[in-house]
Amino acid sequence: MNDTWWHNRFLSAGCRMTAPREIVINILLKTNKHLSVEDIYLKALKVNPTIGLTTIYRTLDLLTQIGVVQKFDFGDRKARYEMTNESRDNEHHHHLICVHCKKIINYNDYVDEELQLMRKTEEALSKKHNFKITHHTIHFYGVCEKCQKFIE
Amino acid sequence: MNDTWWHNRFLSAGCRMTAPREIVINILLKTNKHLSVEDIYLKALKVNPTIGLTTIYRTLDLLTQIGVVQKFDFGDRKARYEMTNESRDNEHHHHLICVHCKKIINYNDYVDEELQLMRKTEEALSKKHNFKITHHTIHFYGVCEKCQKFIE
DNA sequence: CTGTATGCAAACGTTTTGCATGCGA
DNA sequence: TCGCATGCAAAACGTTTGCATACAG
Repeated sequence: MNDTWWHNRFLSAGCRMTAPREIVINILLKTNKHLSVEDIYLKALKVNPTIGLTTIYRTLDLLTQIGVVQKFDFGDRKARYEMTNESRDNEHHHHLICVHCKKIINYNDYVDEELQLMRKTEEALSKKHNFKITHHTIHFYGVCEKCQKFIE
Repeated sequence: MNDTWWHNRFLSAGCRMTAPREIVINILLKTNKHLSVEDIYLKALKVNPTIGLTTIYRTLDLLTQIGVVQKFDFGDRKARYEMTNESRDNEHHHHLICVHCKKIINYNDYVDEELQLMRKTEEALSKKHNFKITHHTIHFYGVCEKCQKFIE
């Protein structure tokens, strides 16, 4: 239990592995959805009813900073979190978002071609702007099947 | 003054062209930055000191809905706005974001290749998920030159 | 004239902060 | 033990809403 890749990141960041942090990580490991803080909080309460919302916020912040999770904002002014790719069956993917109902769909079409292009772009950008690039996101926005019926 | 492309969009959306709306559009036309609501509000106050913050919010919402501007959230929980591409010298581009200082850089390297891939992906996604896709974003996240000095 | 657009103030929901206590290493 | 981590309550922040007034078409 103490030899997971995220455990090691905690240690090298000088952070402690505590019960609330384990709970949050386990919640994120068990889903392939993009959970909001509230989602995570409610699930965490079922495991430990005394856990505080603030702790969830602070844990997610920490996890984001040490690269264990990725933070998203799909436009509904709620942060959403997802484990980074190196964990689980969670292969490289991007997002398709309905601007109307905010539904989010993961996709991984053309990832090979995409990764090739992204690597090339990444290299060019790193050089040109002296950035140390850590990750990228691709979002497609549109209107989903259901919502198309309701719009004009 | 009444024959701009955005003026026409206002009319066909059944909306009135008013002084505050012109002010907001002009502010966005004059910059190539990604302004927050507050940025826009402060600039608007210099033109018309009685303009209300609420009006800025409502105007930006409207402009987003009729496709005159694009709304972004780069992770600092502040909406940011940018004119859509058809205006100005503002060609197709994407964003490079420093996760530390939140600086945002536009880039347009490999846009041709990118657009080709995106069109292909878009088509595949439209078909597979029955989405009507309107636009896409690509964000690269990393640490900028200045901030690298401060991080370990 | 009619109804959309505005500005103010007050409400809202999410996230952050201060502080005393708890607990991991 | 020592200092990071926690939980609570309260504050902060960006944004939204209700309502009376102003103004475009």
